Amino acid sequence: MQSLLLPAQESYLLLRILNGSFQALDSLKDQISVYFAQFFNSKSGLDLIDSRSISCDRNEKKEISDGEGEPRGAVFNALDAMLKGSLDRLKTMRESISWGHTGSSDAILETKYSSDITMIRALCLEGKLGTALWLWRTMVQQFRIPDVLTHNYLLNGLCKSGDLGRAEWLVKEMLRHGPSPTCATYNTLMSGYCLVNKVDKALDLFSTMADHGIRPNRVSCNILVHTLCQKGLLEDARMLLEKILEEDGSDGETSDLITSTILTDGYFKTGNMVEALTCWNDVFQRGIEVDVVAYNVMIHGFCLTGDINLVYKSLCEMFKSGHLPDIFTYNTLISNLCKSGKTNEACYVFSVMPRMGVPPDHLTYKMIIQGLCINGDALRANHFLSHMLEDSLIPKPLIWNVIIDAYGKCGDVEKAFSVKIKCFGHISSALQLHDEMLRRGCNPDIVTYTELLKCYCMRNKMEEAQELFFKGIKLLQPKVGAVNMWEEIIEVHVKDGFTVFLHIISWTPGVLAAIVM
DNA sequence: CTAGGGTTAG
Repeated sequence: MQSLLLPAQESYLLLRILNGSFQALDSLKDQISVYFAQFFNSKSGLDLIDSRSISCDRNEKKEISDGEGEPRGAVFNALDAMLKGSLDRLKTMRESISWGHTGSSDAILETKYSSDITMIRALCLEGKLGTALWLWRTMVQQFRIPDVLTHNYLLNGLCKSGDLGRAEWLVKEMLRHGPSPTCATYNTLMSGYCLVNKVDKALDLFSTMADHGIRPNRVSCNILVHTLCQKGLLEDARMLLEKILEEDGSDGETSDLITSTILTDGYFKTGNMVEALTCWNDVFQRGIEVDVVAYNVMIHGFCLTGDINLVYKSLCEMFKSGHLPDIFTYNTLISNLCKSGKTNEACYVFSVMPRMGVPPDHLTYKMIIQGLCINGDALRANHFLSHMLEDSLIPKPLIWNVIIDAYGKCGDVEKAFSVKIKCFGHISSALQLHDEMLRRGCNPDIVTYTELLKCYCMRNKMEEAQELFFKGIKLLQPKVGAVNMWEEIIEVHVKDGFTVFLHIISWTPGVLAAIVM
């Protein structure tokens, strides 16, 4: 409880600041400087600058070191740190006071500890690493060291966000001050390396783990095998696996469904169906129980090889073994049906999903709408769009673009005058879609405008095209992509393209820059 | 969901 008490002078200053009793900014500055000098000279027990403290923001850290040559900067940096520290302590104090009457202080500290580590873990899962690290630092400064699990959550968050620099730093911190890294810690860092394509570093870590007294496990192995498979290095993956298993000795743990799934998937994706099936049969021969993911890999594999009968056969086997299809299964199936032009079957499968307790997701809609549009069925695609909106799923620009494009393409196929009139109607539908996008807070992107321009250009409606072009430029805040729109006009209508070019020349420098790029 | 496998692709 001692650390909760505020030194008298500090609290006095703090109170005065909070009460706003300083009359002028200058006097504030002076008092701060004086206080700051006293603070440093007296070397009071405040743990403002802890050796373990890290900066959540790198610039912040840089400022502090830059400030050495500039006393005023240093003063304010230190003041920031001081105020923050004081506020933190006040918060802690207030919390403990409000709980003080209900239980013993040990119980309070324990509750606080577990609520803090729960908070860190939740923040990491939400990807709020800055806040998570801040809370971590706060705890460390109060000598309340989070457990390994929490450290691993932090590490995982850093790795998933691609911040390998801080991930490495965190592991070093753990080695220096504890808690000691576990196998999961090293595995997390390994998969982080793989994520940013530093496979050599991952391999390096794999072979040096033992130096820290941690033996790589099955997960470590799978991480590497998976990465090698992703790169198409199937043979290397297989060799590595064999080598590891050899060194490991036969502790009966040679069969791992996940390893087999990774390899099967890898073989299917590189077009080696024979090896894929060998892998799969191997699993069955060993009597390993197969799970939904493994079935999905098989179903996807047969989709790739075009064996629709084997796809359905696998589905039947899946049902027979008591596994129900999940969202991946349905999406794989729908994707395949759409690609082979069987949109009716795809729509049927779609209708089955909610009844089987698996509601369609963004991907399902995307594939079915795209499939219908490729088939020229803009009307039905639009129907699914409404369905999607009813499901409270906000379509990404791509979906809108695909439908706009489908409307535009109608004119390409049918040339009769009467149909042309109908297509003009579709142009207005396209514009309606565009307006609906804006209304729903979905920003049209460069492709949206390019598609709309195509609609106009195909029908020689160059004035509208130009108008839309400028509208798009304005809304998009010119990017490199603007060149696409520009090219679209030129390509379709060379002569008028020159007129547009003249218009652009007289446009703002920002637009010009975009065009020149 | 402390770490490892599966669905798309303007």
